[in-house]
Amino acid sequence: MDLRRLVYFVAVAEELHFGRAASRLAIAQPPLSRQIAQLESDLGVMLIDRSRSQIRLTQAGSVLLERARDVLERLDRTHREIKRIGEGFSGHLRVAFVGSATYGVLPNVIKAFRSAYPDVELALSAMNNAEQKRAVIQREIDIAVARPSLEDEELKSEPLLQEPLILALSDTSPLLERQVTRLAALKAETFVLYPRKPRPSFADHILNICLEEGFIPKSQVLAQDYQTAISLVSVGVGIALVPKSVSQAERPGVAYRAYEGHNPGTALSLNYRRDNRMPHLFNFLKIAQDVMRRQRKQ
Amino acid sequence: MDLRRLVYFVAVAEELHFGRAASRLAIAQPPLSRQIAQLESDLGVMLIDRSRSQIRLTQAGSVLLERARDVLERLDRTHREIKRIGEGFSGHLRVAFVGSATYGVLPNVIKAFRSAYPDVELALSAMNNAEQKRAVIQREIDIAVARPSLEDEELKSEPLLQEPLILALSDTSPLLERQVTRLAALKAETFVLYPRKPRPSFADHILNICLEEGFIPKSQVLAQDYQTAISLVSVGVGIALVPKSVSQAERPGVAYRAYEGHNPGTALSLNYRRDNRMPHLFNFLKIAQDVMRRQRKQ
DNA sequence: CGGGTTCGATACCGCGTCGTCATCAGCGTG
DNA sequence: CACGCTGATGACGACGCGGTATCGAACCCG
Repeated sequence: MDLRRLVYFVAVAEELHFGRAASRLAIAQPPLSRQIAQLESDLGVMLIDRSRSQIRLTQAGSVLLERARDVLERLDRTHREIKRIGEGFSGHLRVAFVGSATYGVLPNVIKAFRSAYPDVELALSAMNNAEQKRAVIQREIDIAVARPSLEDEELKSEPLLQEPLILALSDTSPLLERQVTRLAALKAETFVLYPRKPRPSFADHILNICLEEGFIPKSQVLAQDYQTAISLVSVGVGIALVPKSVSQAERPGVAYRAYEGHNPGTALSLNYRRDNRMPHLFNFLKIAQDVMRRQRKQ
Repeated sequence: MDLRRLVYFVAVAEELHFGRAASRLAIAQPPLSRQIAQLESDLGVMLIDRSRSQIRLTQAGSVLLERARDVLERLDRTHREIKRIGEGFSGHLRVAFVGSATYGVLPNVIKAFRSAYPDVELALSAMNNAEQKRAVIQREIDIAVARPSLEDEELKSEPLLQEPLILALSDTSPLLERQVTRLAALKAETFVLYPRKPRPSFADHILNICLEEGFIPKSQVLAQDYQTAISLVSVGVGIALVPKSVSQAERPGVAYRAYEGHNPGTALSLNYRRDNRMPHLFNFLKIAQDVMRRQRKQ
């Protein structure tokens, strides 16, 4: 049962006239007659009663008309549906992000994407770098928002945001009285650091900064993530270096201060498989760039 | 969107392997690759991710797979449905019949048709000859069970049953005491006759019989149909000639007797448009013949 | 009742598309 | 590094579709 024949049949069934149907289909009448005859012999059923000058549908023909219309309409809808997915206006996109991206630009990017592509279902999940890397390689997620970035042959990485580090201190700390704090002056404080694995870790990053400033923190405490670090700071365990955007989340007992000294900052990046060609991904990257450009202008 | 391509796509999507899909479709691999590529360019959407040795469906491809399966299955079901209608195993058939066919063979024919073609919806309606003729010509019904038959250039008629006439008498009639009644002996009785139009009417038929027997009934009463005639007989208005099958419906106050004399009987016929080619009609005619043959044997 | 008109069917032809075989190109693997 | 596997590409023959011309039947109308 060829689709063309179904379309032809619907035209004939609706016009009840081969000539008019043919001109509606923009073909000549003879091929139309033949296609209908062919359809009938394929099905082994008469569809059209030609016994009179005014042709008429048989019972089988009436039923086929209904069914054919339904099928053709479904195919048409499917065509449009598929096209929208192919253009990235529909479908779904799976994004993972590190916890420290929750504040700052990511929410803006998400919001912008949502309003530009409201029919795309965004699946968001928080993961640390290691989980992200595994998931994006396994194609469980499409985009990983990582800090600073995921390095792998299979992956591509694009910078999203470069931000400075700032000091997080207990709000009862005497250090707050100074206007500016030189990092090296804090060598005696307890530093809250982060997991050492996988290398190179953010812990290494912080320690390198201290080394650049000529000291190694004497006293160190480990926290799983920035939130935990901030908690430790709030109860007076020590001080921490965190990305500036983390300070956007106000926390009782914690104060933030810029510091003087080596500040390579920390980067947030968008990571995805090189071979991932889905349009949603490119749309997301484009939106992210737009948001960043706009934010930088302000 | 060609149907063949949809079938091909489903095969590839299910096998996730062009070679296997091609052999499943019993074609070579190159045309399959080309057809899929063609489908993709028709839709303007990538359906298959060929970036790895193990191919994979894109989001658009996954959705298309679902939709295509659905459409193909619908078409398959439609194919079978249409075929069944074309063979007369499904669909509907509209039959009209004269009231006097309610007893006798028609119920048996209907029953036999119902059991042979249980999925055919039978629309039954009682009509007199004039209504039947109009309805069958207007294609409002497919078969008219008429007495004796409908005559028209557009129609064809097949005998269903030839049955003798019998006398209907009041059960208090003194005529009952004789074994056999000669029709001419009843010339003084009141005869219940039937509408005179349209010509030739059943009234004419009865009067012809009387003429053959050499008399014209002196006293005549008109009844719309056999049931009314029997009612009139039951209340002692007169006597009536009715088809033998009508006597199957026992009626208090009425007795039936065979009579001696001219008895051309009366025919029941199946009537339908010459140009009506629907299989249900032929099936019905065949069943009717079978039932009649069987009944005659008994 | 016969000629003209209308409408679907048939005959034949040219072209596009499909399927085949042969071959290429990329990637993974021993 | 060579080989094998897999999908893409090229060239070619065959079939099917649509086009024009024409037929045949039914209907209309004077």
